[in-house]
Amino acid sequence: MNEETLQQALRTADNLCTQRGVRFTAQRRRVLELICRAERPIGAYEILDQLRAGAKAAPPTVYRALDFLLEQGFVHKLETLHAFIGCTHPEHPHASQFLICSDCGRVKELEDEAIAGSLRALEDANGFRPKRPVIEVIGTCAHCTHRHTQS
Amino acid sequence: MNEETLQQALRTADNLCTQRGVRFTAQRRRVLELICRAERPIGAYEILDQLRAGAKAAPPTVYRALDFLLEQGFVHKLETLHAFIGCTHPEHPHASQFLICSDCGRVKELEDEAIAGSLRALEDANGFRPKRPVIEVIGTCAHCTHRHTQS
DNA sequence: TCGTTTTCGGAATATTATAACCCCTGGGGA
DNA sequence: TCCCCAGGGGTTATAATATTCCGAAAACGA
Ligand SMILES: [Zn+2]
Ligand SMILES: [Zn+2]
Ligand SMILES: [Zn+2]
Ligand SMILES: [Zn+2]
Repeated sequence: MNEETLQQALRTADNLCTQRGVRFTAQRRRVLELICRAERPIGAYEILDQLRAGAKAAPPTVYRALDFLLEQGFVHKLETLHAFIGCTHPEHPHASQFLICSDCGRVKELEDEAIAGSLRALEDANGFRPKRPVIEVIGTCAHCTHRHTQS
Repeated sequence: MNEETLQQALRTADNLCTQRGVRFTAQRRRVLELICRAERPIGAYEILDQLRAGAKAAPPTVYRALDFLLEQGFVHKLETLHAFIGCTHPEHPHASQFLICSDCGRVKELEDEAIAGSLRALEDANGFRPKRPVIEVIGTCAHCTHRHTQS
């Protein structure tokens, strides 16, 4: 994420917090910034290390900020990686799918209507009321596949 | 899982191991049995506690057996719960979806063709080669929903 | 039988996440 | 003004999950 995109993301978060009547504190802002600056999913303890470069910090500091950012939908947690990634469209709540490249570590967030639909059908057929869908596919991205066939 | 089903599952695992030329050791058998006996997903350290009732054991003992059982497809790992569950049809490799009730803890394993199809389409559109899909939906099962509306 | 590979025991350690306690600050009344 | 309260956050400790490493034992192949 380049500097401009980052600043835009932080402004968006700030505005959303104002709208929602919640506080976008310096701490929360800093953690969101670190997550967005990382080109890949970042773990809670990596965030902690970077926070510690500027001030004292302990795990609860990070996890409290993460809880907030997750609640507000500004970041997503990747369960298979125990890591966090900035959301690409935090304006509205949504269920997304993640394609995780185990080769380069990059992740693509998608909102596919077909998947959401089949999932709904599956849930309906089973009388299941979904709260939080987790769809993460681990594999190799187009870029890395191409790189392999070349070499 | 009742006693008969359990014995059947263990026999199936044993046969598959013979076919595949891998060893279904006492350790591995014991761990599979504990997972199958649990009516719900069971954590590695719960398995460890139960193993310790009969003999000495340490975390690597459990994790080694789990690695084997996962490789062979006899059990699945639920990433959102950090827990393990017996596979309902270990004969063939497959990608399944899990409906996880956060109320009663029960999990339903499904193999839905529509979801698998939309996921394939999504992957193809992105030039992504999948290795391991993780699809887990946390929510409330039909039974628990019903129980709530009654009370 | 011998040498190789796989499995296993066990200690230590790494990694991820939460609990509990206290203090501070800012805002809304009495 | 003072009191009180709720949210945010600092700090220590601990829980929960998972892996690394070393070496011995067992199984396997020839
Ligand atoms: Zn998103
Ligand atoms: Zn890649
Ligand atoms: Zn299965
Ligand atoms: Zn239920």
